[in-house]
Amino acid sequence: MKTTEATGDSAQLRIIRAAANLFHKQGIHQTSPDQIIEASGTGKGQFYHYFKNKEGLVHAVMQFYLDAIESGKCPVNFNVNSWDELREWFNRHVEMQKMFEMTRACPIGTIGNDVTGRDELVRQDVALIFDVMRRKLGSFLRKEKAAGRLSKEADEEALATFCIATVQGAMLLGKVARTSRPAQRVASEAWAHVQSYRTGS
Amino acid sequence: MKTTEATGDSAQLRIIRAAANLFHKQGIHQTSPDQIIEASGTGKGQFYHYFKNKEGLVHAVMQFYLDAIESGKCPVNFNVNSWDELREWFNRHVEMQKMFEMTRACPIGTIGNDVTGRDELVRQDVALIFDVMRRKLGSFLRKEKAAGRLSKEADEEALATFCIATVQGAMLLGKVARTSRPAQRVASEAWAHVQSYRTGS
Amino acid sequence: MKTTEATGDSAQLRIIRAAANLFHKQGIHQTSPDQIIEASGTGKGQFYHYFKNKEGLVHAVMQFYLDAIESGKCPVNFNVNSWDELREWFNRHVEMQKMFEMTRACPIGTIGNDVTGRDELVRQDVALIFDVMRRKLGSFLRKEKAAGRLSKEADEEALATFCIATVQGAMLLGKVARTSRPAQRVASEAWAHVQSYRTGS
Amino acid sequence: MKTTEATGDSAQLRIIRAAANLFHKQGIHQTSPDQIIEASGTGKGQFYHYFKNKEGLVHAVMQFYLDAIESGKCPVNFNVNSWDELREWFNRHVEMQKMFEMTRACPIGTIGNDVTGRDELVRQDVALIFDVMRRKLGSFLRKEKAAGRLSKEADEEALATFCIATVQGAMLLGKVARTSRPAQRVASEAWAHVQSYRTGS
DNA sequence: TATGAATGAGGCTTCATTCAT
DNA sequence: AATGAATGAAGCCTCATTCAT
Repeated sequence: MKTTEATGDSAQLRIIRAAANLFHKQGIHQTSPDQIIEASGTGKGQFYHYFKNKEGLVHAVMQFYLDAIESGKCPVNFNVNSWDELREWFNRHVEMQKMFEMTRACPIGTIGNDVTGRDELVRQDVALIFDVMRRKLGSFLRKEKAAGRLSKEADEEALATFCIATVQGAMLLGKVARTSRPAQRVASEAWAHVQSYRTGS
Repeated sequence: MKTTEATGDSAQLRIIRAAANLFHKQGIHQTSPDQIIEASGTGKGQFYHYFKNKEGLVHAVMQFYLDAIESGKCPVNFNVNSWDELREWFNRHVEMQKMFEMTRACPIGTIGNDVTGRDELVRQDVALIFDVMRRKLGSFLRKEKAAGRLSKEADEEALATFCIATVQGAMLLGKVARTSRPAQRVASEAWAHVQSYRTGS
Repeated sequence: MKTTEATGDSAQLRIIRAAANLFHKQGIHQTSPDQIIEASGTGKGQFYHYFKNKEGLVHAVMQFYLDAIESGKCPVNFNVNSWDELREWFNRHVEMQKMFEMTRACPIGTIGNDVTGRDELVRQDVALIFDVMRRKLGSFLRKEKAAGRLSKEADEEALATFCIATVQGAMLLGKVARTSRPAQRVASEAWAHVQSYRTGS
Repeated sequence: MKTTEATGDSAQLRIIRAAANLFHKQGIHQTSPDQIIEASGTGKGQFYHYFKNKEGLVHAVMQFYLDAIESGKCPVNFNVNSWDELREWFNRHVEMQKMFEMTRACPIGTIGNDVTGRDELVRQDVALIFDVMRRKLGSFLRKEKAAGRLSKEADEEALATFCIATVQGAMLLGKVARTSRPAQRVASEAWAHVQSYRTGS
């Protein structure tokens, strides 16, 4: 039954989307090829035709996320260009979690948490994505610093990492508690902290 | 083969400890009863003699953690009574992660991340533990506020949640990147933020 | 929890009674020692102290039934001495089944059905019980024949077997259909058939 | 090892046939998927590819029997159209039991007896099959009554149930005693009883 | 592209029994 | 007479993957 995914797309893309959704919901190790096959409305052969194995599919999903982040096609926009957009960046995380009725955390964080010693390739994919995220936020902060709107004392890299870590942690707490309060409160404190480095105006 | 756990303890405790260690390392769903049985040096029968099923063991492990946190027997001391101890609380998380060569995040967060719609009981256990953590940190902040050493503007509950979320997120980033820098930077920023609410002297 | 069986009896007897009840309800192979132990309110050791193994307990249960049948202590009285008592013998089977809300057939038949090539000893026990039943009914019929109240054409042995077979089959049908109609109808037909051999008055 | 079943058939059919044979021999609860897999010369995956679970296979086996009975492909012909065929119907049961050297009873009865409170679906399957059997025999008797060859006093439904119950009970006794005498004697008495309602000619 | 039959390793759990106290 | 810890084989089922068409 093709329930989750729209038809019309290529089988490959349907598989990637179904997988991304299931990985987000249950993590990679609790999602079987069979589930993905059913949710994508394809067959066994398709799966192993397009992807070497499950790990290969995970990699494809990570590329999918990476592309979405790089290009700004993703629900949470990482191409931050103003303080308002940074504020928005925090808010969208909270909203995303609400959309799933507080049953999910961040898709990347969920996969990252699932990583063990046996998933070296996946670990690198996740590390790369977090790196790109950090670079995107860092790049904004660097520009602000150069423009004299961010204190010289501020460490842009550290602040960017801080922003990512807070939303990751906040969404994890929210998922576990099934409430949006942690995400809201944490986003608010984190925002306040970043703001504290703003200068001039 | 009794490889991981010391003998001399009761089989029940050996199972709990072996499970806690494996859950921390690989998450609950990637850890099989067989692995726990082998690591604990017991037999299949023992496992199901002491625990109703795997979920029952997970619950026992959570109780084990809860008890450790409540009583202060845990490597990270949650019974914070001074600002120095709060700083120490942040540091210990980083140190803990270093001890495992940056291959693990927080044990509670790892289990929390693993939770899906099918693990309702476990979710509640994790939620409870995070709640206890929050209350412990919050209780310190409340006392400081009452003593006039924390700004009236500060929201103790939000700050406590913020602290927990940041270390969770930081450890996730560290585990994925296999480096301690994110944890250190994030802890440092989080600490600075909390500090910013201190008053008096 | 001692739920099913009364205390005050010896552990041995409590085990036999709990086992008899569970075997009747679920058959021997679907009843585990653990279930019997729990239902009897005893411990593992008691079980293997009083009985060599599960087969030994089954044998004890069969002896228990045999004794009940021989002595007339059993709900269905096999010591038939009059045509009224034979009629009653049929009726009690139907009533017994109703008592269990049509969820069970005859305890002996249930165990007999469970027998496979691996349960030779149990098979012999069941065969013996059916033999005793047959002898008891046959003995009444023989007396009636001698007294000229049963046709010379009648084969007492065959009729006795016929009576037992019909109630066995009837109870099976009733258990499967969850209704008492088959048992009533079959008993009625069987009774009519036996009656047809009556002579004189 | 492909020992029991012929190859050449589809795996699904081989599994059903192997299962039917083992269920007849040992009952459903004493037959493991592994045994069926081995006897059918298939693999574990095949088993769960074709059947949701063991209960699903039992259902398929029951459908197989139902179909055989409905269509008359079964060793015992239920499509009785004459008194000779009814007599033959009794005889074939006895012969069937002899074929298995008195080690088995009726396959349907064996499964029916195995049913407990946990096997509701199977119970319904068995009930349905007995119902079909009853309807088939009843339909013949009804026709005979309409044609004036069966006494108006006769209750066709009750007689049909009676026939089925007697052979079920008789085969159970025969299996337990490892002799064909009960089946022969009971069939003979049951036949005599049914005959007693015949009229005209 | 696409389908789904086939494989066998491994996951979670129950079973029947024995042993030490 | 009684307790319950300990053992390992086996039961039912899912998983990731390959193969034949």
